[in-house]
Amino acid sequence: MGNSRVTVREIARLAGVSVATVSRVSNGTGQVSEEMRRRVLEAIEEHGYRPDHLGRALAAGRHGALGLVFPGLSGPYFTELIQGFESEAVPARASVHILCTHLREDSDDQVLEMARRVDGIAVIGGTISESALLRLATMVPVVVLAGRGPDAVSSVSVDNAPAMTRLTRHLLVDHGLRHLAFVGNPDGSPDVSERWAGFREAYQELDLTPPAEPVRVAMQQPDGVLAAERLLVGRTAPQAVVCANDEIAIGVLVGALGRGLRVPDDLVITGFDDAPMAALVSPSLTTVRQPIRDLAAEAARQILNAAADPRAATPETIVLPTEFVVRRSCGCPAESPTGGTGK
Amino acid sequence: MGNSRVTVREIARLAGVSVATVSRVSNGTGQVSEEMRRRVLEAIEEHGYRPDHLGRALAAGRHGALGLVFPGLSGPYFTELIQGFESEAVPARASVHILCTHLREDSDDQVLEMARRVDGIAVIGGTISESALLRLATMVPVVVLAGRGPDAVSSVSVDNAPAMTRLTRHLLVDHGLRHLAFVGNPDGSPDVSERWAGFREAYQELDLTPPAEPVRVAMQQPDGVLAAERLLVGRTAPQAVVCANDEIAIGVLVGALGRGLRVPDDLVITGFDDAPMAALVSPSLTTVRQPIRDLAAEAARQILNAAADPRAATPETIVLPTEFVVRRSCGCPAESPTGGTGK
DNA sequence: TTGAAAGCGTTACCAG
DNA sequence: CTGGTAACGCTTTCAA
Repeated sequence: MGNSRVTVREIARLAGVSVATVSRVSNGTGQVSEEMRRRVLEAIEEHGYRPDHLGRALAAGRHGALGLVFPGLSGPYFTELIQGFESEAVPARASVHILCTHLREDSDDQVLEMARRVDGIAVIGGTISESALLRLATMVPVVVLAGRGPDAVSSVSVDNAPAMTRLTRHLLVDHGLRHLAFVGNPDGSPDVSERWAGFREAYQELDLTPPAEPVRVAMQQPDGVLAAERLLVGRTAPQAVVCANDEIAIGVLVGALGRGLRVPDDLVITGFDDAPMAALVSPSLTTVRQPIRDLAAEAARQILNAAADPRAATPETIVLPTEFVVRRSCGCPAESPTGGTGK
Repeated sequence: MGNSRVTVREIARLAGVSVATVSRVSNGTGQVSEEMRRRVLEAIEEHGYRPDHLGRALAAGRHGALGLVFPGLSGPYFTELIQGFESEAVPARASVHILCTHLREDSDDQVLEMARRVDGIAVIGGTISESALLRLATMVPVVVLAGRGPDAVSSVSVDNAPAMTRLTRHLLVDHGLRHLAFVGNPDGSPDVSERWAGFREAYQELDLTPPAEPVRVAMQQPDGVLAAERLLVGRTAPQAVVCANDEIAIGVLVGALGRGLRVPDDLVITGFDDAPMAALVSPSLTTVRQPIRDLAAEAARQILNAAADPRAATPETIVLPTEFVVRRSCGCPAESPTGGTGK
């Protein structure tokens, strides 16, 4: 029950040495004679001593932990993000604290509170207010993940807009479609905002008029089903539904199939992310692959660097490339070799 | 960048009072004259002082944090679990640390390491070894979530076996099916193990011989698609597929539909959890609703209690009830009023 | 190579 | 009601 009560002092007494020596042995720092080291290790072993994290952190002035702030975690995207983040944090001996703001009223406060428990924080774009972000940056190294913050704050994101323009152009030009709908809430996150912009851009390049409004829903499968309900009633149904991510796309697919529509014959559907299910649904999903793990790993690296040497903190803005993945749901006959996202 | 450097001492000096008074004001403990309080609050406000978490935790001997250990997080089940856990932890002013072991080799060590940073830990059943669990219990209050540990360790779970027996009986008796397949890995988690046992129990109650082996896959949608591939080839396809959770079931559904099968006419499919998508797919999924949030909330409550008063620690074993939800995928004509899980 | 002692930032006890 | 001071567990100078 109670926390293990063995302290340095205790071990020092038992081994007949000073606390300084115990500290040196347990950390492997400094020079200790073989004889002393043996005695200390023996005592440590016997009593199962493990240095208390609080004392250590207090003395070192560091927490040995990194924070990761989500709006809420669900779906394969966040799973990947966490794994990528951990892939850098764990080797650096930093534990990862996850905070889900869940759109709570006090999310700004919660993040500020977290800032006092960690050495640096990655915030998913659109999760907290810009002012909170700036205050945060005065307390610990911060990087915006999948979005962009103020200039003073580092960020890591992908080339959402051009990728979505590329995909939309494929529908408009290669498939000759005209009536497309965009599903996703641009106000919900920078990612979606940029994808919506990229979607419109494709129309404008062709001197066509893009839809005035997106279908605003959240980013999970049920939201896609909801969007399908809204879109597929009456004679106003679009020819294609361009979704802000794969989860929504799968939801739309389920909704369309449930209404007896044939995809892609009656309705074209596209996604974004290239989640594991994208290749497994029928028809397989045309989408954009983004390097989610790399994104998070890069963010973790930046934070660790900044935390190690706060004075050398140079705000960086990194944009990672994506890859257009053509499959069946857009109407293409079969999976074709993938190409870059460039024009 | 660097952590904010305002300390109690600083504020005390600026306000012309002692550190004790500053502490009293910032914590609202003890009696402080209006005059002093004003002066202190002014200084705190002006310099943006926020008591350092480490110092506070060290002095209090508590971390103000709870740990949650997952095998890996993905899918709506874990999302709900986290929210339920937070719903109790946050009001108690405890932050939540999440650890995903990802089947790593050193997961036992990682959990032990976490034990030194939190006041209590909830471990999802089947995540770490029993011996690690026992060692853990000597360090902090521990509760097993969705599973059962040694008698000395508290646990919270649901009535998996009877619920699955009820569902299977429905297929066997009400629908007269005989050739059922179970999809899920009983070795992967206590939940699945119990569901597999409950599945077999239904056969035995009717003096029928249950399948000898389940289709062993993980718990996500792609795994369901994989299971469908294995099951739906050749003439050996079962009449019904009983899945360990809804995610698998949706995967199987996608796989079956993709092969041109009609559900439930050609193949019956059932799930477990009653995830949001269960009611939205076509056909809607017959499943078992489990109180995931309550489960996690109860675990958090137990840990908080035990942490508050370690001596009063009484290991509890709580089993929450579930609810059988009949929808379309089992072959029933329409959604019927739900009933309890009892016999 | 070793030990004594000074912090790290906070809270809480005990006199005044 | 207020201030001094001793913890809390650890690391790290600074002397010896």
